[in-house]
Amino acid sequence: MKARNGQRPGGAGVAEAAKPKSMRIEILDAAADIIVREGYDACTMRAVAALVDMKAGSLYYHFKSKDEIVEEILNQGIETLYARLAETIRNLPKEAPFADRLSAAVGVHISSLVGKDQKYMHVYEHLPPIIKRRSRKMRERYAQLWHDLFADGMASGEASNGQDLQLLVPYFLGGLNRVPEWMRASGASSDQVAALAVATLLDGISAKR
Amino acid sequence: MKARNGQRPGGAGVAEAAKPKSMRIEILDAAADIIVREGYDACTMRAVAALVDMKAGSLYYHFKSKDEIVEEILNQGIETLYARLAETIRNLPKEAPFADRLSAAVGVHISSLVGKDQKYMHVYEHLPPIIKRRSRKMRERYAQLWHDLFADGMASGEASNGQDLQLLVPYFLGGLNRVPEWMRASGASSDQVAALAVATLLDGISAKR
DNA sequence: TTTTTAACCGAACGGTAGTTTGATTTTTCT
DNA sequence: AGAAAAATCAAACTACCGTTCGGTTAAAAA
Repeated sequence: MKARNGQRPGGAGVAEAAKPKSMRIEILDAAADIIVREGYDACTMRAVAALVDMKAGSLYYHFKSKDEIVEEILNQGIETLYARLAETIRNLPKEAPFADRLSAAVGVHISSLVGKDQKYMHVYEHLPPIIKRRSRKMRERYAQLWHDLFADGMASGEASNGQDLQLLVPYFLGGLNRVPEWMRASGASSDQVAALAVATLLDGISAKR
Repeated sequence: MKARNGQRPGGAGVAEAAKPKSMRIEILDAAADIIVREGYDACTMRAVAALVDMKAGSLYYHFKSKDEIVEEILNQGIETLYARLAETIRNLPKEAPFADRLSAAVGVHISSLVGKDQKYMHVYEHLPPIIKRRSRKMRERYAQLWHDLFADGMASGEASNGQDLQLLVPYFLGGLNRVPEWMRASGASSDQVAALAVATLLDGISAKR
């Protein structure tokens, strides 16, 4: 028993056959998995270790504390999200209409929430407040991207809610972040979901006169 | 030292001077307070006991377990919210326009989220998944109220997104539940927030043609 | 006043958490 | 091959968790 991966050290940029994924990443994946599915409490060092076929103490060879593990997951999640959105916006034609810019942004956000590394994106909501506060700055930077997007739309006259963006942005993002829930409940695809969000935000649900 | 409340037993319906609030409720309040502000982990029996000037063991005179405390907070929160919305909808004139019905519902939801017993409303989000699942049924019943509200609006032709309500309801509610956050960030009143939510949902933010 | 009951304390118990440490195994390097 | 480094283990340590229980105080009932 105990097939394991064949525990060999080093091996960062080496091109190997199966999955030379660094142990560090495997641990982060395991921890994120547990947190998202069973909560922060259930994410004990022993539980994480079991998922990567190790004993709890061995984790301390790769990380200096449990806190470091959680923090790295948190950072990776929000930083990936930020980078994707920032790049998407940057690569947009300067004269793209607001509706298109919004669609692109929503697409990136949603696909990240349900994509292959969705684990990292959903860890945040399961953490105790004390830890949450540590990534507040970075999360505000992400919200700022959206803020600027809307501000541009209003400056060009394409969007006009006449309202405080400080209210609109978290309101809209709050709805978007529930995406995985509704997708599960309705069986909709991420494209359908994105379309609904954009259409509803732009035009509302009131019967058109 | 140790002023305390003057530990007298019984006293349920007795009219006394200061606050004859039952110990049971005081404990629930304390626990909810800790959970919302510091998370579920921090809500230890010893921490709760300290808030009500007792020792941990004494809590077991009022509750048979920590689980019972949490479950009672959870039930009280969601049941109060359900009762308020159900009554608000019931007391609405039958021929009230959809926009008014929506406004009323949003008003109830938001005022509960920031009202005097907001503590109980926000406990849910801090609990480990295993406990969350216990109140899932009740929360689905609450969502059903909203679902019916929207369904009526679409049936009467006042609203028409042409979309799946299974998607729209959680999307809208997800945004609403972030209310306390944005209020803190923007300094807006709950009325402003409610107005923004209703207006945005009905008409969207696109510049009117 | 005596008795009874409600409310709380002090101190412990078993369990499990995160972490440390010294030995041990496995891989890489020479 | 052997030496060096990397990776893991087994076992313990401390700390704190939820919970129990016998004793203690104060109010209510008799």
